[in-house]
Amino acid sequence: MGRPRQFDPDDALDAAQQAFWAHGYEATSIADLCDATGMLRGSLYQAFGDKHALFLSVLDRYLARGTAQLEADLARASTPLAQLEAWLYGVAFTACPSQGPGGCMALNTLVELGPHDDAVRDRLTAHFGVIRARVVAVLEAGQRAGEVRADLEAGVLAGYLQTVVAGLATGARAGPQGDPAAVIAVALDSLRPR
Amino acid sequence: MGRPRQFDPDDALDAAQQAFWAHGYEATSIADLCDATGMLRGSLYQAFGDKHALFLSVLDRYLARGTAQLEADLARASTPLAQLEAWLYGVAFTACPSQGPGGCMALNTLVELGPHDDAVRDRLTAHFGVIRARVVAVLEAGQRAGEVRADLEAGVLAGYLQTVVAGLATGARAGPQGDPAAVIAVALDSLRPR
DNA sequence: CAGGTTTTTGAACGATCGGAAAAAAAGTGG
DNA sequence: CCACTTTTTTTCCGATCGTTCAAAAACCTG
Repeated sequence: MGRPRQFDPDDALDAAQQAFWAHGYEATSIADLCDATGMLRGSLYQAFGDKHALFLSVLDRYLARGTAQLEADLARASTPLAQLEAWLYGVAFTACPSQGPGGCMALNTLVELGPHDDAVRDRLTAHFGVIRARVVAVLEAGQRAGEVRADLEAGVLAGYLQTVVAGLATGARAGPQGDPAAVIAVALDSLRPR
Repeated sequence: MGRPRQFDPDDALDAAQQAFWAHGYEATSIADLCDATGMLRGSLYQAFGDKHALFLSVLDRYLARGTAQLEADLARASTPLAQLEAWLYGVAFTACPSQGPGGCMALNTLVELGPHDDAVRDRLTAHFGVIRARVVAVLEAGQRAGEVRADLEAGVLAGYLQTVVAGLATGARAGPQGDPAAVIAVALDSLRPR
């Protein structure tokens, strides 16, 4: 009952995500969000609360999709090493577009708000912790299969891979330059037993 | 001639750098800069121009110090591989403090303003190009000495190392967690001949 | 059609934003 | 002591910020 909403909440969150992703939290004004979503200020506040709450909704959504994408990437390959390769290329594909702002919204947010926004930082640390645990599991499977070097703990290698991914996404903010595939190749090679 | 200035331009730029580094460009207001520098609005504008010009001054200063620090780190070691190790640890030391916001101001700026601020992006791409060229030279020396694997171009390895550094600095924005030294060890190990 | 409920709409709020301007202050050389 | 120059100090501006609110509109139920 009540007047039906004229907007699709899913589309609105997508539009808000695009704006936040491209310009960051501070540089995206309520007016920008209205333009992006096609909604008026009142509707935005009624539907999503204030700017910070809307941002958290967008961020949670982005992170959930990120973990789902990780699973999808891992499912595309069979052996552990191939799974890691699929993951790295999957991340690089979305973070390093041929045009547009690029980067990873989670890492952009970490850089901008991480040191000062507790709610954001908690969400991001939890998210990256989940990702790391999943990567650790794959690495350990690779170690048991002899595909991945076993002279280092899987946790260390996972942290290393996450660092490389973060570096790729950060670099993508300078625009398309350098070959992400070459970096990924070196990173994957460094996992091989020696 | 004229009334002598009551502030030290160097100290003022240092204070402004601290503010921009910790909170980013957008989230640092003129009032914040006045508080940080101890100057009044009028003096700030008279001395440094508007906010964007002041930011560029701070950024140029930061980048110049960064290249100087790179040279200092490289000078601390003799062999190419040890020089690269000194560089990586030097960067990690400043980007990953035990407390405080941390990160690298250049990379933070790249994430926040890179896609939309031409003046900033041009400066950053030029800076990272200089860094890369210097790292390439060290890598090539290492290859000639047999310390560094020669099956990959030095340019590829340099891009890889810069990616790792960027990842470390980005991760530092989540606060102290994980051991940067472990990641650096893996990265250095992947340079060894095979 | 009337009552209830939700969304839409649009105006308005105080606060803060970056920036400009003018007067006061503190030095210089004549 | 008097121009002259530069910095300091303070005030002010219009624009934009995020947020709130009340009325209008559009649906459902009875």
